Parts: sequence; C-alpha cells; structure tokens
Amino acid sequence: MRLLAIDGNSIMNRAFYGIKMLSNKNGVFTNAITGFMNIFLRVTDDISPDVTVCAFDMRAPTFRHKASASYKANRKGMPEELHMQMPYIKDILAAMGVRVLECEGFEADDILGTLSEKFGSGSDSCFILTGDRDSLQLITDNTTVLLHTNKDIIKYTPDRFKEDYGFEPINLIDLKGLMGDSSDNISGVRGIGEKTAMTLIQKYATVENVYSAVDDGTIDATKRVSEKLSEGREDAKQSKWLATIVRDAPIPPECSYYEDAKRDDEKLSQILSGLEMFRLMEKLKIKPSAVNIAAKAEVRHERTEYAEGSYTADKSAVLSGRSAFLYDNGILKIAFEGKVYTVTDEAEQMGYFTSDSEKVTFCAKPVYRMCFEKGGCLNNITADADILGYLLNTGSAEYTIENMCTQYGVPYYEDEVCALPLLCEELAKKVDEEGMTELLHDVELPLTEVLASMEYYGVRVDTDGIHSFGEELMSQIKAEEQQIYFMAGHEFNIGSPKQLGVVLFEEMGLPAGKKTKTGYSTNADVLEELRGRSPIIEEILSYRQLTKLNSTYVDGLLGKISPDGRIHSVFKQTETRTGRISSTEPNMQNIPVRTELGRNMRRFFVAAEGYTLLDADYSQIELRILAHMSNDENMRRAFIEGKDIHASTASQVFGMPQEMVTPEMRRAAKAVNFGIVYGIGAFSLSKDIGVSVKQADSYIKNYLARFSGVDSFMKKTVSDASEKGYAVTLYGRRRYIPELMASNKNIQAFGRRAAMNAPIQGTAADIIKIAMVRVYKRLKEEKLDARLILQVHDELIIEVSESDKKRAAEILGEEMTGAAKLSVPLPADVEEGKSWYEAKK
DNA sequence: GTTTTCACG
DNA sequence: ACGTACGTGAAAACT
Repeated sequence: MRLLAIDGNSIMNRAFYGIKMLSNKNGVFTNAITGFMNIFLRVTDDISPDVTVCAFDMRAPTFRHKASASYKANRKGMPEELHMQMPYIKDILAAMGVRVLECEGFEADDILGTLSEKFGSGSDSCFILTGDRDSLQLITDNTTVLLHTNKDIIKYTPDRFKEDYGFEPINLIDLKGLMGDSSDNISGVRGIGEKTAMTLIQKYATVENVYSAVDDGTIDATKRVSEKLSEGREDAKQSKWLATIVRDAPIPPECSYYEDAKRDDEKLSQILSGLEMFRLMEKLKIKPSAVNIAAKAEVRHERTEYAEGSYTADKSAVLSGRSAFLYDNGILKIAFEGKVYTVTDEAEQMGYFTSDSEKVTFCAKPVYRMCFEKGGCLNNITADADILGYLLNTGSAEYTIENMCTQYGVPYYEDEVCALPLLCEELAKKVDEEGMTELLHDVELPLTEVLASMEYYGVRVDTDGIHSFGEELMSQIKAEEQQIYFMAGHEFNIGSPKQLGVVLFEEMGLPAGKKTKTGYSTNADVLEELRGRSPIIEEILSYRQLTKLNSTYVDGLLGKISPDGRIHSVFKQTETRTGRISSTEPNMQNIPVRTELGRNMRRFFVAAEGYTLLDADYSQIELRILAHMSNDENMRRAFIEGKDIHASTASQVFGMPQEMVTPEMRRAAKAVNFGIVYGIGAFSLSKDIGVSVKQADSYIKNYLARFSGVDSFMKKTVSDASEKGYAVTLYGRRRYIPELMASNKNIQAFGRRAAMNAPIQGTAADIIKIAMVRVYKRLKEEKLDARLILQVHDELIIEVSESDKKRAAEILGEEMTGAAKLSVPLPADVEEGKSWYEAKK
C-alpha cells in the first residue's frame, strides 16, 4: 500500500506565505487553501497514493507531551488570516476522502512519525509531504519525504539525503542536538553552530559517539570546541530528545480506518462555493447540484421542471409574456413557463429579439452586437445576470450562471437557460435591497446597448499610416540597438531585464538601485536615476519607448484591424472593481498621448470618408466629485469661481496669493491633488515631486488642514467602509474591501487607500456612463448620422457626418455636463478633428 | 502561468 | 524591517 501523509500545518504555512492574499467577498481568506490544494493535487497526481492522511497540530494548553513547558513559545503565533483558513481546509480534505488526524498534545510531525512507522515497512511505502526539514529524520528505504520548498518539491530518499547532509537521516536528531533549532526553540550546545555540528555528526554519527570521543580525549576538534561540548552535555541530550519525532502517537491503528474514507462531492461543492473557489471546483470537476442547493436554508424558490416545447406552437404566448433566453453560436434557447425552446431559424430568432416581450438573459452585449450586425435590434431586456452579479460584487472573479446560482442559493440546471428566471429574480431582489435599482435600470442596463453599438461601429484606422510609422520605428530601433551593443561591448537581449541588469550593474558597474524579487530592477524610474552616469541609459530608455510603440501599438493594432478597415475593441462592463469600463482586443484606453512621439499614434485613428470626430473630456472630474462629496467649502469655491484648481491648491498649501505661485509649486500641488484622490502617502509623494519625505508629509498635513472637509470626508469614508465592508459611490455602487479586515498592516493600508479612492473613481465612472446613455439616446432621437465610438474614462468620442457635426457637438457637451447635478460645475470641453490627434488638442 | 515593464485615466 | 498612490491591458521574457 502506498500512503501519503501530509503535514497540514507546515503545508498551509508554506502556501499562505507563498501566495498573494485572496478572499471571498465576506472577507474569508482563501490563499492558503488555494495553495494547499494546488500542492495537494500536484503531489497526489505524481505519486498516486492508495490512502492519504493529513495531520494537524493540536497543542493542549494544560498538557504537554514534551516536558519543557512552552518549548515552542518562540514560534510565532499564526496570523489571523491563516488561522481562519484552518477549519475550511480540514473540511475540504475530509470531503476529498482524506483522513484528517489531530491528536491532543501532539504535533503534526509526531503523527507523521507514527504513520511512517506503521506503513513504512515490508511492501508498504510511505510518502511524507511537508515543508519542514525536521521530518527528514523519518526517511528510510520505505519512507520518502517530499519536501516542499519555495522553488519546488524535492523527493528525499536516503541517498538524496546522504548526498546533501553527509550522514544518515536518523542522525538529523543528533545534528539538532548539537546545533539546536531556533524556530523550535531548541537550544543545542551553546557555541556550536551549523558548521561544527555538521562536521562532528558526519564523523561520529550520534551525540553519544561524540561524547564518548570527548571522554576518551580522542575527539577530533579544537580545544575550544571540545570545552564547549563538555559544558553543554546536558543541553545536547535534552535537545536531541526534543528534536526526536514521536513514533507512537495515539492514532487509530486499523488500516481500514484510513482506507474507508470516501470523497463526497456534494459536501465539496457546498464548502467550495461558499468560499467562491470556483477554479478549484472546475479542476475537481465538481458541479453545483440542485439537490445540494435545495438542502440549503436560504432557498426561496421551488424548482420548476422544464419540458421541451415547440416554439412554433407556443410563439404567441412567449412573445406576450416574460421569458429568459441565452444565445450562443447561432443557437437561441428560450425558457418560458416551464418549457424550454430551441430556435435555430434566423428569422424566428430576429423576430424574438425585436419583439417587445420582456426578456431576461446573461451577457446581453454580444447579442446586441450580433443583432446590430444583422441590421436588427434587441428590445426590452429587463435583466442581465452578468450585470446583476457584477453590481452585487464588483470583486468577483467571474460571473457565470453556475457560480451565481450556487452563491445565491438558486436551483441550477444543466440547461442553463432554465436557471435564469429564478436567478435574475433573486439577483434583482438583492440589487434592490442594496439600493442599486436606479443604477441598474438607468445606467448599467441601457449602457450594455451603448457599448455593443460602440463595438459594432468601431474606429476607422489608417492602415498604411501605421505601417509606415512602424517602418520608421523599426529603422530607429535597429540603429539604437547597434549603439547599445557598441556601448556595452557586446550583443545581448536588451528586452530582457535579467540580461540588461547584468550589463548595467555588473559589467558596467552602475549602482543598482531597487531590486525585484528575481533580480535587479531596470524600470524607467531606476534608469532615470542613472541618467548622466552613462550615455547608455539614454539609449536604453529611447529603445524601450520605440520597441513599446512598435510591438504593442504598431504590431498590436495592425493585428486587430477588421476587413472593414476599422478596429472593433471589446468594452467590458463587468471587469473593474470600481465600476469603470475596460477595453480589450485591443485596449483602446491606453493609446499613447503623453509624449509627442507616442501621440503620433493617434493620427491613425480617423473618421470615415465624409465624417469627422468629436472628442469631449471632463475637466478635473475626480476633484470636482471630491469637492461635491466632501462638501469642502474651500475646494467648492475654487471650482465655482472657475479657478485653476492646482494653482489654487498651491496658493492654499503654501499660504500665498495665487499670483505668487510658481510653476514648480503648481506642479507640487497637482501631485498632492492626485495623491489625495489615490489615498496619499508621504513616501510616494516625495518620490513623485522630488522632495524629502518630511517635506512631502508637511504638504499633506497642510493640505488636510486647509481642506478640512476633505480630511473628514476621507476619514468617514474609511470608517464607513471598515464598518460595512464596502465603499459606496454617489449613485450607490458598492466596492467590497475585505482587505480592511486583514491583520497585516500593509494589506490594511492598501484597503484604506482603496476605500478612499473607490467612491471618487467610481462616481466618475457612474457619471460618464450616465452621459453615454444620454448621448446615445439623443443621437438616436434626433436621428443624427452620428455614433459614440470610444470611451476613455473621462473622454467620449463620436464619429459624425460633416452635416450633423454641429448638432452632435451640442448634444455631446450638454449631456456630459448635465449628466450629474453636483454642487460645483462639471464642464466638458468639446473639440473636432479628422483624426483623434487633431480632435484632442 | 507568472513577472516585469510600460501605455492610459 | 518593510513597502509605499488608485484603476486598467498587452507584450516579451522567464520559469
């Protein structure tokens, strides 16, 4: 029989520190569980054990198996984020068919020792999975230790051990006897460290042999070492005993007990969906089952059984009622009053989409887009489970019907369309309870159509222009490359941070600043510092800029041009945690603008023949929102009086009339304003504007004293978020911030910054979404030959026929400015041009 | 698949 | 002692 015995505590510990923080929306951390399961699955896959057992520490407060009280006192207490994950991993393992063993007064490795004694002989073999080198003493011909290190899992057989240590595995306890182990609070012999102890054990094997040699006077060591050994005789004995893993812990002796454990998928499904660990569920091929969900107390609905129906026969009933549908790959499925219909006829499908009947669905955007492509439309969508799920928790990894049914306790059907009516009902109810109904109906639902339309129209690009720009870049890159090779004295891959680090910091001897976890950092900040120390730096920065433009933008965009000569980006509505929209394939929201070279890229985004582009952006929308939400009189006045906000801030912070503010001071004030929106820190501000941390700190203090309304608003935002678990925008959109509950202060600090930023960034997102819906509606109402084609967070772009451009520009300006009624003005600046470059001056 | 870098608001 | 502003997406190198 092959037995796998796991040191639960040790592996959880490794996993916890090895994986970044993860948590579900209730603030239950799951990173150690995730890491543990990854390791677990990898190892079971590798060695295919017949039986798996996992041992956990259980230290009784009153009784200690080992004599010295609190002998592990100096091992750090488990952080709360890890501690809270322990009951879950035990439940998961039990449901996986793994016996979970705990023994009062014994540690996990004692249990492993006992198991290896039991199963590590004859034809049986035992594998011990741990992150703790102590357990290497258990290695025998039949017991292999799988040691999990930061890098990989090392298979320790007796040979491998001898290779590494130069003595037998069992003598590890003798080594510890001499050198001790600070993590286990084992003292060892005072004055004997790792080097000496290794040499002695390699020669004498055991503590006893060492002392016989000391007594004989034959000990092969310096006089000093010999003296220390004599003094520490008792310590050595005691330490060896402490380092010895127990092999007779009271655990169930019958093999059948371990063999009988069975996997329970229902149980696993329950635990994992509660933890929102959907990826793991997928890996384990666990489906949320209706039976499982029905057993849950929160279920509010009876499950309706669905029968196959004939759409031709029931069409008029469907079109006069409320139905759910899913459309995928040319196939339309409709669920309606206990029947499910499959419609493949295209004309029938369009008839359904165009009808006024009430429809609920999941992911309406691609359906809108498909309808547009066929010259039709999609009407009366009253719920979209994707959007609903997003509003309820913007932090979730993915919104699938399966996940949401499980999470919100709604019966799930393999034919997913059947789950939609109840799912949407349940989600909409929650959205209403959380005060987001208006946001849903007035903003998010209509926005889906707007985004689909933007994707459908896309942006016209000047393909030839991009090509020749690319060729220019290429020749500059080649020249730059040669220059760099010459300066470095040899060729290398300039794009490899690793190779570049070697060239700069080792070969050329430039001072290495920051380090990343894998080596030298070579990012622009670091290189900027080195400017002037070597001319190569300038060339590398330039090389980086050119290659970035060429690969990400020239090549990237060229690969995304459709046969119609336009780029149809995908705008994602359920992606960001703050409520913003994101753009992919390609990302149209990060087209260069900050440097002149990069900004040239925008010359290639053009209006179609006979059309022109209108570009409008909000000015300082986030600071205006801050002025409104914080109701800070000082800040509001600046906006109401139409002042230059950064200059005005500078005059306040530096205490002087605005005429006296220098450009340098304005720059600093601008950085402070940005910092405030992001949840400021003195360190980063100082780096940003090049003053001392102390100096930066005093700017911030000054600012918060001057703008006390902002100060109290930020404090309240954080305390509300800590109390409720989420931050909220002006329109009620929530962002859950479980990081605020962490005990790690870095994570907590991140949570506070996110809490300060979310209402501002989120409200700005709300407002431009409102503007988009209103602009879309008015362009349609007034039947203008104009369409929204892009959104870049605070900027909207319309493509409009020459004849309608005046009217469209009016609408764009009016609707953006009128999108929100704030207690400060909200101006939007509209410009026109044939290309994006010209339209944004 | 993760890390580093860099483009945008 | 450490890490250090919020929110994104893409490419290339590396593991």
